Amino acid sequence: MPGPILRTRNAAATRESILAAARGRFLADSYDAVGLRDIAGDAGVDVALVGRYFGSKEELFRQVLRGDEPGKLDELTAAASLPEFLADLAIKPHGKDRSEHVEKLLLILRSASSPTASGIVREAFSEDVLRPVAEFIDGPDAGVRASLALTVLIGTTILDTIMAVGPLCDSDREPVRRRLVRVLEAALAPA
Amino acid sequence: MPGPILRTRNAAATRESILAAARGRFLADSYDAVGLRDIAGDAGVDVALVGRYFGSKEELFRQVLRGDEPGKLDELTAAASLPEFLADLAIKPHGKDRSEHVEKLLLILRSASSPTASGIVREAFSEDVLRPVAEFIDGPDAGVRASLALTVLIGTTILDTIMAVGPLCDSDREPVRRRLVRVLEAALAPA
DNA sequence: AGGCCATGTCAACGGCTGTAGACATAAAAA
DNA sequence: TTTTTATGTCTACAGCCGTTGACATGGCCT
Repeated sequence: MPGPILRTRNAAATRESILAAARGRFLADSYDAVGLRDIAGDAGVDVALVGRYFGSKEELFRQVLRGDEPGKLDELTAAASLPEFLADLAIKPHGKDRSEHVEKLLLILRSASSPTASGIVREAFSEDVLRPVAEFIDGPDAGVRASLALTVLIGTTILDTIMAVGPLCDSDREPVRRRLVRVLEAALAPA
Repeated sequence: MPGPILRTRNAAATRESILAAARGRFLADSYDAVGLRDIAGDAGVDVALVGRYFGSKEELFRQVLRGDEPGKLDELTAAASLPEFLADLAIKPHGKDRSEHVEKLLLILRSASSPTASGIVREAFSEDVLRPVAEFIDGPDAGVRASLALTVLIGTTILDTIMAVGPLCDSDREPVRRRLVRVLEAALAPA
């Protein structure tokens, strides 16, 4: 982030800089659409460096995904119910103050159908998104109920962040939020 | 198929053949990940032909999307309610007998975050997916309610066709279907 | 039969990609 | 200081991409 002058030789810092630049790019475009030279350019380094610090583009992407470790659900749902919490996540992301949870999901969804990244993405979703929710609700059919709830989160993310379509983003938030809560309750209901 | 037989010279047939091959590829991979040479290979044609019949890769993709015109909603929901109809769409697609509606959605979602295809995809979704549903339910907040319902469809498609993850695909269909109907009712409820 | 246009094939271009090796230089060690 | 090591830069390689133009030939029309 410092000026164009005098990159001091600091391995950890430039590694971090590359990682941050990569995160930014992968948040905005699919794995295939992001070039190593774009990332290197954003980080203000030569392409070869990203090759040296991370072995390959694939490994870099893996590190970006691994780096995102948002807070646990337990603390976050202390104030509200799970449906309310998820509804907020689904409604908020259009602004620039995206939750880290949503950013991780966005990272996953952007590159979901990229031959190289699909494996990495699948594991990240299964491990870091689906499982926490399933373990949190923890009943019979927990997997199905969690998947269904996440279905809504996935859909809203795609609709108003990736496709930028539909009236979800530009209508009054509050009524949409209330409806979302009811939808999520239906998805998560224990029976 | 009898070996070195030459392709009989039939413009319409080869054009169709290219279109079909392209559809197959775009159903399986993202816009960026599909090469014109792959398509040409599947169609048994030289690459230059796809360049001649359709002007560009972008135009070819547009034609593939335009070609998919599934049946209208009115006839399809004659037997069942809209939530039940959508629930069936969301549950079925794992098998190979995908509905044309689901295939169109899959086509859209696969290439949703591809810089070149995103525009085409956005329009196709807005026009051919969202609008029919919104017009069908046709009340106040029709756009929001339709978007929310489609959110579920998008999510299930991504979960068990693109990411092949989650227990949505490999658990008993019927209970999932019942729950899906309730979720969709909550999304579409007029109040 | 002969001619002609539509159809199909081949070859190649410029541009971009990820990756690797050789070189330069700042910073630390001796 | 001199030497060594870590860090950054430059160059280049294959390989694939979409696209284009020149060439061959089948099939229809006169």
